[in-house]
Amino acid sequence: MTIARRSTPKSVRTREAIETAAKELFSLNGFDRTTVRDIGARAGIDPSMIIRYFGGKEALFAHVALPDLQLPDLSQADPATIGETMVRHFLEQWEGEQAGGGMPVLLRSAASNEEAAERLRAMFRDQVFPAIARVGPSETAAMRAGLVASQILGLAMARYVLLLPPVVMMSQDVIVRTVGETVQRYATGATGL
Amino acid sequence: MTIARRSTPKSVRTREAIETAAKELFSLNGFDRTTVRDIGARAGIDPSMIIRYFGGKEALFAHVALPDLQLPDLSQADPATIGETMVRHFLEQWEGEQAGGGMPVLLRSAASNEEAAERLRAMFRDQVFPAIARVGPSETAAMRAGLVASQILGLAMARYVLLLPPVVMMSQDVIVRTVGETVQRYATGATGL
DNA sequence: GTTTTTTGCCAACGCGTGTTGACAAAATCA
DNA sequence: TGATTTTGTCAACACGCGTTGGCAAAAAAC
Repeated sequence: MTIARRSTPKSVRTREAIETAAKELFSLNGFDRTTVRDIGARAGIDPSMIIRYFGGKEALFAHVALPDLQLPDLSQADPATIGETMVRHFLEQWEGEQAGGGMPVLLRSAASNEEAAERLRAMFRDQVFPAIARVGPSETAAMRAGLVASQILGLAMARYVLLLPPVVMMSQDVIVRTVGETVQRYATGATGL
Repeated sequence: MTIARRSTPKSVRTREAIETAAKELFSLNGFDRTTVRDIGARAGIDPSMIIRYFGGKEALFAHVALPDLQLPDLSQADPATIGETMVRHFLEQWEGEQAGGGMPVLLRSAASNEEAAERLRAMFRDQVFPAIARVGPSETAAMRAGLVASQILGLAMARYVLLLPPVVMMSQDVIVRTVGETVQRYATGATGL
């Protein structure tokens, strides 16, 4: 009675079920508050399978929560609109179905999981900083990138983790315009050094 | 041989030792990763005392991590400089010895402890929002306050939780100037709606 | 049709957790 | 001094956690 789908052996389907359940729960509750038993229950399989398939809880987390939040092509963005471009790309990345909410996972876990925190730092170091460095004096690049990071980070915290009502309700367009303007000022050093 | 300090019975001194140790550990590791055994060890007493004195781990957390992060007098701040004033007050509050780092505690725990998250929301609702509402049109007050909150929140996350190097190294003065300018623009609605 | 491999469940382990109650030492009171 | 309350320790509990090994059923291979 098992409807055998060709080219999808049972194993990969349960692998995917585990990955999906893990992503949902990690992003909802963070690393600590998510148990292997919860993931197994949601995926409809025994918790022991998780260890067999992924090696352990930490390994599963590293596998589902740390895919690259890749900003597309910031290295070629127009310096005059890099603020809005950056914010738009982040929002699309965070709220697109593809990523499955990888950012809330990281944010929720960064407080208790050093690997998540390091991944966040790396994200800004490898993606935000280079883009910022291109559009202003190199002496202040680190500071400008830090300011940009603080604003982007705060936007994500307010909108996805803390769920501050006004920030949750703002449309993507409005956010791109308002926060983008701030990022633009930070990026170009338009603010007082 | 016990040097009996008048007017400080032994009980209040160990109460304070527990509170101090709890604040330090909660702010360092967040709620989940901090155990009552750790707190007891650092305070130099048996973990069971913590339950006896405070009722339990949750109650102790509520007692040490939720004192009001009170902004002094924002209701009478000069609208022309409310941005810098606000950022300066937050920084002083967060980094002053008095508060003992109450903000990192909240931030680290907000991801896993709903009470901490609610306390953060209340903080912005009761302190930031009213101050923002006074310096601009009431129709956009919620949105402006939300934007201010996102920037303030991100600053705290970057500086205290994620420890992003450039943000950690910035002096209070520079932060007050740069971030203050952003908050000023958000607060007064100088940005595009 | 028989063997072998895959896929899964079950029971249990070792450990760390918050919490409790019984009891000893110290301080306080009479 | 003797009685009583305070302050603290100790051992143990019940529970939930990640993880393990053994075994049944299904699938695949021969």
